[in-house]
Amino acid sequence: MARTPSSELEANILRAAADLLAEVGAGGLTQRAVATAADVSPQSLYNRFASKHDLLDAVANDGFELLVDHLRNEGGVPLETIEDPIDNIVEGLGRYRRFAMANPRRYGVMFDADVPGFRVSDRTLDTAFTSLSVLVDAVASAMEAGRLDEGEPLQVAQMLWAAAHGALRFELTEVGFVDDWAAHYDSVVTAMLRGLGSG
Amino acid sequence: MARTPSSELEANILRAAADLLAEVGAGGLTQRAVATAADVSPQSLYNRFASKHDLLDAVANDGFELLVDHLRNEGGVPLETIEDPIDNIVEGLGRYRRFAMANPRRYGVMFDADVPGFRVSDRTLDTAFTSLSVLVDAVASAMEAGRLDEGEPLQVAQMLWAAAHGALRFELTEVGFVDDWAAHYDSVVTAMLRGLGSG
DNA sequence: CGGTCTATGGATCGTTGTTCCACACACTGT
DNA sequence: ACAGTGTGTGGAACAACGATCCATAGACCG
Repeated sequence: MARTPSSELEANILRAAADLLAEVGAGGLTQRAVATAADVSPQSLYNRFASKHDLLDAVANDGFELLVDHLRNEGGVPLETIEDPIDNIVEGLGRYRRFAMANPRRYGVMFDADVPGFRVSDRTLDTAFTSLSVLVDAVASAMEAGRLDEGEPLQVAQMLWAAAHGALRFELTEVGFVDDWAAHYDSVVTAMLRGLGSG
Repeated sequence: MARTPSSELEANILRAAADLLAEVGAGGLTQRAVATAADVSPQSLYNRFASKHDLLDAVANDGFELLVDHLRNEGGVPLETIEDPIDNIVEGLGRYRRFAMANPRRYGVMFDADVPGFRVSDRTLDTAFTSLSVLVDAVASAMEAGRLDEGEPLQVAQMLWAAAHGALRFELTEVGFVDDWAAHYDSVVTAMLRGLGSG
């Protein structure tokens, strides 16, 4: 058929891969299906991405960029708008959950090894760090305001990140014995913050 | 070659699958490799397990049974031996982490969707619940002793479970920005317990 | 010991990730 | 506008995978 302009090739592939991932999950995402959905030859995938893992990594990297944007500006409301430092952290973690629920399969590729042998590249890990840094800043502000116990903001943010991620994972895989997952998530966040010296 | 006695078939397959899983991970675990390692014909796998997912589910189920035993009796020390209710919870969660670190790939199959489309069966979820119930009991005891805020023990135990699991996941996949993972894990556990009313 | 059950081994199918190739179109500089 | 180079296309092909089918022969039970 008509040949796809080189300039659009990569973007088309990435968009198709992300769409397919959202539809059928990492399991149903095949190179042939991506190529068909992107209206591109299977070979073109390998001209742009060394392997399926490499493509998934690009999708994950895009996902972290989306996540950063979502954290900073969900619904057009900048996170800085929230004055109270603790509320700021709570809102940030709330945005984190809403992103996961809105993009469950993408989230799975970003954070879980949904595909055997797949692990995110160092470059993507850098992008992931950017998303964590939003939380690190909020934690640092809360510490400066005396609303959290003193500590290393990065370590404390990572603790909150871990707790939130654990709760989300169980919710996404429906493993666990919880009725109201949203309330459960809030409870975990609140308990962590109390344990870290808030209130 | 010599035919495997029927009575040993299933156990041989499960043992081989668990061994292979520990060695090469879920990605390298193929039906043919399991059959070879178990010294069994590929077809026999399908006589006993409907599919690869079914086999993985059995391995996961065995894993939860091992986990329950480990939680209750690590190193021959019954968990009840620890008198202080909070210490009891801390020790229980410590055992949880040591199990994960000793059996990282098995842990991955049990808790993470390491294989696309794989999810643990309801039967295995029941076994998982048994492992959680160890923590539920410890939480209930702590509440009765007035060492934790009042609440629904199952919900509170699930919160601790989620936080611990989140920390472990980042440690196992080496995603995160932490030097001392053991200390990080302890910090998460301690913060959660403080937030839940201990100390 | 005889009859049934079932493990074996081997072929086979469809799908997957990946590679190879000749061809044709798009892009570049002149 | 035009030739030359770069690169996307289409299709075949490979090895490995999960899964199924089959005849045979060995294990199991009364």
